[in-house]
Amino acid sequence: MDYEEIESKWQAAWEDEAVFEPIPDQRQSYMVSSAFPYVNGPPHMGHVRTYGTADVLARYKRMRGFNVLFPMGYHVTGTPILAQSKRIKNKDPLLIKDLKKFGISDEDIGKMEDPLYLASYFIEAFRKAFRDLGLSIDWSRQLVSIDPKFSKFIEWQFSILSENGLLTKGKHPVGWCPNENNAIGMHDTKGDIEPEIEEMLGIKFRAENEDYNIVCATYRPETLYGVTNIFVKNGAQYVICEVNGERLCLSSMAADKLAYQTKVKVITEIDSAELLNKRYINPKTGTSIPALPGFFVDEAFGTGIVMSVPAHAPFDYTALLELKKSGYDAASKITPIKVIELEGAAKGKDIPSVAYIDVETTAGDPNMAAIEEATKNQYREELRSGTMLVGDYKGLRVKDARDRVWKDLIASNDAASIYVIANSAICRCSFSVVVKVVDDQWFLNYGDEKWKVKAREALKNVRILPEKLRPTFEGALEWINLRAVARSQGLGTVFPLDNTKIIESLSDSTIYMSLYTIWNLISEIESDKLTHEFFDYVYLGKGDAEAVSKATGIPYETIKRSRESFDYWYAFTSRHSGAELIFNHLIMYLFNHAVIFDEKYWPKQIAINGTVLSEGEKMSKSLGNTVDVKEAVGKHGADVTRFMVVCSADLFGDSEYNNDAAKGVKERFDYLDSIAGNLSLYATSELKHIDYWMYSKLNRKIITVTEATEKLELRTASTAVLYDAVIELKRYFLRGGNNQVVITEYLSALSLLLGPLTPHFSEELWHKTGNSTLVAREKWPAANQSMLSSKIEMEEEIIESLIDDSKHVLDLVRRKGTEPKEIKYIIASEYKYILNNELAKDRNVKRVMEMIKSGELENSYPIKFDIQKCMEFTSAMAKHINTVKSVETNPADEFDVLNDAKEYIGKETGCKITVEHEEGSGSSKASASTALKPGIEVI
RNA sequence: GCAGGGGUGGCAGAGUUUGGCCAAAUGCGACGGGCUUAGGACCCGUUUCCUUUGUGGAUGCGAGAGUUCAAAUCUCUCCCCCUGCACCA
Repeated sequence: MDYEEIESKWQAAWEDEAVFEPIPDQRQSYMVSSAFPYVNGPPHMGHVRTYGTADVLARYKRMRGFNVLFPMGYHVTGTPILAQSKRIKNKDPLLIKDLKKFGISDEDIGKMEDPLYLASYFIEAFRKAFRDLGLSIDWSRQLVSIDPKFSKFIEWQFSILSENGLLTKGKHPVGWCPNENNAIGMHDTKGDIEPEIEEMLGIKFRAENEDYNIVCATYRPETLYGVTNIFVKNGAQYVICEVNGERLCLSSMAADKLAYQTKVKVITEIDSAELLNKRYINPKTGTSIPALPGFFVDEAFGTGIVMSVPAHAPFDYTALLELKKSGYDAASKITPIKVIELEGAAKGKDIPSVAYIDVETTAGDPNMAAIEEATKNQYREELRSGTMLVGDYKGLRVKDARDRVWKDLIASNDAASIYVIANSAICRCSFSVVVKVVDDQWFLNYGDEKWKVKAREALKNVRILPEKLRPTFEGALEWINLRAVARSQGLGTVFPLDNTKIIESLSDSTIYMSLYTIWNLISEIESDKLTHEFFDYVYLGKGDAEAVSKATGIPYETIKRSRESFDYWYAFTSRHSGAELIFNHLIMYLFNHAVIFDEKYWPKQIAINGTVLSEGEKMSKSLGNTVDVKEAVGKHGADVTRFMVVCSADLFGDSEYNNDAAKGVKERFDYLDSIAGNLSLYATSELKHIDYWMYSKLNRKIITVTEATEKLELRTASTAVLYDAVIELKRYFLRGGNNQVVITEYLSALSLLLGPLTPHFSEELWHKTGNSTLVAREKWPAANQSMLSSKIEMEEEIIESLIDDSKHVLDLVRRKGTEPKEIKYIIASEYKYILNNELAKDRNVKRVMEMIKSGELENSYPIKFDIQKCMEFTSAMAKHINTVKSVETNPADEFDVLNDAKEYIGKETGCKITVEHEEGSGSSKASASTALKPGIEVI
């Protein structure tokens, strides 16, 4: 098969008939949308997964009789596109190499210094790739998130949010580059690392006889009761500065960083030596403690000063050992103070930290990694199972004590929050990222209780696929609180409440899907005519069309149709994305719909798909195993690519894309195609057993595939529709099936079932089996219940298992040196079937035995029973009572089936086959027969 | 740490809601055989161990304990892995 030819043929056919550009009609609407891609690079397999899954649903629902709209747009707002252009301008060799790999010319790369050119270039790349994949997208509604009309819409959205009191202003810590002086996100750091902001507590220790406090940064204020001394970095520069009217001492580097979080005025520099000469007062216990040099202290982290808790911190303990060893007198006088008791390794130990470190090695030559590990373990265990032994929080679990000490110390002004970057992210300009506390940050208040109530309602109403992710959504819904909504840079819509800011790019894409419903209608309208009145009318039904037309200058007809179009398409929406968007986009999507739209238009379904693996590995640039969509489609064709990426796993599982698997899929297509191409080889005749079996399998398949597709369990669907189909066809032919009508009907139905998954191949198969319409417009097949027969299927299974067993026996006979010629099958007597089914009812051997003895059995069935034989059989069955199952066949059925299959079994076993009933058989194997398992005698 | 999802045979991955037709679908891989000049194509068989004129037994689904006539499936405890944790698309 020439896939390229087939694909372009059918793509052209769909386009000619504008199959995917729907307009509202009498049918029930069904709108499918996927998160629009961010176009700072070419499409990748993740996009294929999400859009491909949405396409399967769109095509399926279309076949189910819905009027389906599947639109798409492009996300351009935010900073990544700007960052990308900037990297090109700076001739970033890595990026340029990547771009070249995708076949982008030097000239185009040069032009990409212009962010808008870069965006438009990749928009085209997406459009082409998605078209080549045969996605049933309505291209007449493409929107771009920096279109002025889009901005008008976003302004309207924010006016509503503002009217509802959901925008608030406040302080907020952000990652910040001290060099470039702006906020830093993942896309702005080396290696695309998200700067990880952590909150520490800076505890103040009064320096004796001085007017300042030193500040120790800690994650564990509850250990304040166990502090024995202070550690400073020998030789580091410290400063005394004024913060909020207080004099505080910390390292010079820490002071610089703190200046981004609060007002810091350096008064004077102070040497570490001087700090080491003083004593300090523990704010909680009032104890006076010395300062010592700590080898592990990092002057750039926290405050550059550490409170030492040797009993509970391996670093502190090790440092003291080190000092003792080098004859440091003050260190020898220190005794660790235990403040937490815990279960496990350290239970009952005077110095718990000893349980976590290997004193011999750590004390000999401090092994930072080992101590780090010990610290992690001790912190974890103490948090989990520790109990406070001393102080105001005695008896409390460490977890609870920590929260309370934290709050108490802040309340009594003995401590304050300090933010740190925990993962030492570096800006692309190679400056370390710091934490800046911004005080004029606008937030969307997702913590607003009235809003949450509505969002909960919206979540209750929406169907989540897969349903097991609902708890994740519920968690996300309760967790989301303040979300910064305006940023100082990036592309996008100007923030209405502060026009020096841009609306953050996830916040401007929460309800944009509703814009698709009217985008084609307003294409000719100038953006400034799109006033709040217009959107109020279209989306909220406020006001009347005539007045809006007068006020805006937009034609009455356009306004009216926009309202109708929105009302029609938004009646049912299905939203698709990867799991990574649950905690931001999808949850914001729910919140925004809940507060802006009438309940009627709330989301009806959300589907979350997994990722795509290559040879079992996650695709990533650093591994160099990413697959270019263009290349994949060129190599394997659209259908195979779609099939692999979209169907090789159920919805939320990770699918696997690799050449071997692609080959397997292609071979099966070819197999189906070759049968469809040779239909004339088969004649039409009366239906045989195997024909009925084929029909039963087909109708069962229709049920399976329908159920699975409804839930987007596409692996299940694809297995049934491709892999199982090939197995069934092969079996059909092997069993002597050759009926043209049956084969044609089977393949025809199969091509319809393949329609959503592999649309081009499906059309091809559909036409080869004698149809002239488009699958894309066809009706989904309905299962014919009357053709389902578990009995016939069971009978086929008997043949298969009988052949298996026979081969086993033949093998054993041959091993003994005789060459078998004939196999005799002895079908069990009817009483065995009856007893089998009686036993299967409740697996109660005693009851059945009673039936036999009391004669009840005789009364219930119209045949004679030999009590002795019945008892023997029943007790034999009792041995594996757990596996007895009821059977639908009877001896006459099995006799016919085996006789009918004689030729086939003979071919498989290489023996002459005879079949007889147990009655009057005389064979030594007759008594071994049971229902579904005839006796086997090899002669 | 918090929240969520998981741990099944060489691998991938069903099965868990509704306990028993589960030594566990299906696919891949490996091995043996057939077909062939040859084969990555196709067909047959094997792929936990034992037993063997078959439809039998033992062990077994992260670890341990429990409920039950019966557990991959239910309960409890523990261990481990993955994802997200915010202004960033």
